[in-house]
Order: sequence, then structure tokens, then C-alpha cells
Amino acid sequence: MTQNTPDFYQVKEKMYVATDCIIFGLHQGKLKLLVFKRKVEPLSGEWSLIGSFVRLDEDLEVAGQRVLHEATGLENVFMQQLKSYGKKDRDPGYRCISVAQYALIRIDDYNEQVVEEHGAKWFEIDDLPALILDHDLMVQDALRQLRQNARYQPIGFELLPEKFTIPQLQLLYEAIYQKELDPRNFRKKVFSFNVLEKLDEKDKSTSKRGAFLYKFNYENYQKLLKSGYNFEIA
Amino acid sequence: MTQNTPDFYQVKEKMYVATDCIIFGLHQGKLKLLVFKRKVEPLSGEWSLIGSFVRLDEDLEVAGQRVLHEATGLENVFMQQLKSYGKKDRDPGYRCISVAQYALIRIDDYNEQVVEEHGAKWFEIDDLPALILDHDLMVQDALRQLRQNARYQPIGFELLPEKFTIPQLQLLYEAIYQKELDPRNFRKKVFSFNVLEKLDEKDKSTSKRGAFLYKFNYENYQKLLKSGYNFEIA
DNA sequence: TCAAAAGTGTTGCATGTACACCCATGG
DNA sequence: CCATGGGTGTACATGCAACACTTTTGA
Repeated sequence: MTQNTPDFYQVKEKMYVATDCIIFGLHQGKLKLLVFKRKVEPLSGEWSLIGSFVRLDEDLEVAGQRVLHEATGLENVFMQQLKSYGKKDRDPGYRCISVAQYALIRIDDYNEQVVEEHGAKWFEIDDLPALILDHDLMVQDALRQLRQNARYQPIGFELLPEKFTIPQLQLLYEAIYQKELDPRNFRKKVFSFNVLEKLDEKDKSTSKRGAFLYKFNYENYQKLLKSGYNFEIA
Repeated sequence: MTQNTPDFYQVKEKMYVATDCIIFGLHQGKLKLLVFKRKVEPLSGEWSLIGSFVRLDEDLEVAGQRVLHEATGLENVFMQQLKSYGKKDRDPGYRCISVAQYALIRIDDYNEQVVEEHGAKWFEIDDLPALILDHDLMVQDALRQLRQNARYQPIGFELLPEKFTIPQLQLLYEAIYQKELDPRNFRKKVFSFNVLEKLDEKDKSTSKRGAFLYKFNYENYQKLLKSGYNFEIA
């Protein structure tokens, strides 16, 4: 922070800084959000995002990863800062600003038990319960940002297991953009980026014929980035 | 913020919350940034963004507008939150997170005296001095976001006077994207949005023939938004 | 053998890009 | 009358959208 204003303007007052996590996951081809039943007063029993105060000796990003780890048992999750919410009366108790961060997790990796211990539940994004405080707003903003970012970054892959099929990938983008896509055009597009590596295995869990598995090639993606790219899918 | 984690995790510690403003303006067809000579220790005399602590009874956005007003005398400036910077050691004095906000101002509107009182100076964006702390990073992030947002929102107009010519508008976009544009294609594009209103006046300050003045039509822009738009210029 | 999902090409249309000349005017 | 910046149209290339049938195989 900066102090260029005259000294008499420098009213220094500390406040609480929290971070709240908007956790997206993919389940049965649907985009879902993980919400928690709040256990402490005020507003105990209401649905909310998971969050925590940021500690004095903790980077913001570290705080986000800590919250996510405590809630899900996962580490090194893809996470991106959304924005901060700082209306003066947003928290009824005391002045507190919250830095919202959104996370994309692979539900397969997921320790289901930890979820239940926290009274957490996955909701489809078009069927969410009301959340406390300004958390509804955070979710709306996060969705918009997710859709925006998915246009220019391959973040969709963060939601899928390491090996995935093209139909799976297509379902994911259909879930993100709530829009049906043409399988021929979709394949043409994703293959044109040259960031998918075809494997010799097939996934037969959803059809008799089976669909080839692919994995994401990060090196090619780096090249693509440098040569001025447009990763627009959908 | 949220408290779903067990109580023993709830280490509540307050910290300072600041806001720093990345102020862009347009001058002689160049995109510029307003930076300030810091007047207080530590780092007195160094270049920095302008900022202030957020007060307990003040919304984040209000704090941003206050900082901008104190620094420039302007009110109701276009301002948008960028993101928060919260490395634990980003400020050498004490733990402090900063919410960066960027502003677009019309230099014409501008009270030049107030700038000088603050030891402020406009720099071209590709010729900036080193700034204190993480302010360089903030500027880079703000530039990226400005370019990104200018693609889908008509924020370019915020930098121009109410009445402007097409060549002025083109220069602005060339400054934002650091790229020359073809005047024929540029006109075709901006007119296709139907958000410019041609006036009967001409601006003769840059040529003998003079260029017609236009103004931005906010109603048509609202219609454009609703009908699913793509405001991509450049 | 058949149901169910995987996989594949072509064409028309729209949009972006490249490009060069005339216009209006003040000095 | 000429130098300066303002203003205009066309042809080509590229990318996107629409569209239907064949393949594989487990039950």
C-alpha cells in the first residue's frame, strides 16, 4: 500500500481479512459447486461457501490452499483469485473484507469422507440454494469469470481426470457454457490446438465401443501461448 | 467471510487493508499512467501508485474514489477492481493487503494543479519508472486487464472527452493495443456497433479539413448488450 | 442383431484483412 | 495550389456453423 496522502488523512485501522473459496467440480457431466452448512454463529445452519480468516504470516494464496485442504483434503489445487468483496456492512458482525478465490477440482481425486464431515454438499450450478452474506454474488461472479477464462486458457482440463475422452471434454464445455455443441466441430477445434495426446487406451465405461483416452500436453500448450494463440472453445 | 472450520483453526488477526489506484489517461494519443512521488517513510522519494488505507466505515469502492479524488480532484471516475495483493511480506513495515483498482480518466477534465501538488507525473506506459513494492506488478496486471476488458466493453470511451473524432478513437485503441490499425476497417467495425452518434460539429484542431465529432450512445449500447454482443475492436 | 455411443467431411456464410485513392481546406 | 489529415469500397482468405451417416461391440 502507499501513503502519498497527507498525514492527517492517514487513519490507519485494521480489519479482518478473510478468504472464501468457490469450489467447482464436474460430476456426471454436470458442473457443480461445493457448499457447506455453516457450523458457527452467526447464521449457523445456513449454506455458505467455505472460508477462513487470513493469518498474519500467510500469503493470500496460501490461505486459499489451506482452506481448500482443510475442507477437502486436496493439495495443490488449481485456484485463481476472483476479486475482493468489501462493502462496509457485508458482514453483520465486524468489518471484514473477503478475497474470493475459485478452485477447480477433480471430483474423482476427492476424499468424499472429508466432505461429509464438513456437512458439505455438491449442488448443480443452476440449482443452488441461497447462500449467506454476499456469497451468492461471489458465485455469480466466479461463474462469469470461469466462462471468460475458459475461453482463453485450457482451464477446463483442471476439472477432468488426467486421462479423459473427447466426449467427456465436450460434456464439460457444454456444462460450463450451458449450451450444446456439435461433436464434429468440437473435435476439429480442440485437435487444431495440438495440445491433446492420444493414448492407446480406451474408456469403455460409457459405451460398448469405447472412447479413446487423451491427455493434455503442457509443453505444446506453452508453445501455443508463445506463438500468440486463441484458445477459444465453444 | 465464513467460519466453517473448527474453532481451534479460527485464528482471528486483523491487518491493514489498503487500496492502490492504477490511473490511466490519454494524452497526445498516448496511453499514460499517473504515478506519484512518495512523501512519507519508508521509501520516501520513490515513485509509486497512489493509495490509502481503507477506513472501517468505508466501502472498498468508496475508498478508491476517495483516493482518486484526493489525488486529482475528480469525482465519479470510471474505476474497476483489479485484484488484491496479499503476499505476507509485500509491505516491509507490517502486514497489509492491498486491493488494486484501476481508473480511466479524461485528462482534459483534469485539474493539473492538484497533480503537481502531489508530485505526480504522467508517464507513457512503455516508459515507466520503477515503482515501489509490488506496484510494478499491479500495473502489468492492470494493463492486461484493460486490454482484455476493452475487447468486450466500450471502456475506451471513458478515456475520451464526451465529443471525439474517429481518428482520436482509433489512436486510443492503437495506444491500448500497441498496434496500428487500418482506418477503413476500424471505421467499419465501430460503426457496425451502432453506438456512435454523429454530430454536426467538426474538430479542426488536427487538420484543415476537420474531422466530424461523435458521441457515445449509451442507450444503443444497452440494447447491444442485451442482444448478445461482441464488442471486439482491434 | 440391434441399441447406443464414438467417430468422421463438406459446404455456405459471415467476418476479418489487406489494400489505394479522392476529398476538403487553410495557409 | 499544395500539403495535410479525413474519409471511403472491394476482393480475397479464414474461420465458424450447419448438417447425416458409418463404425464398433456388448448384451
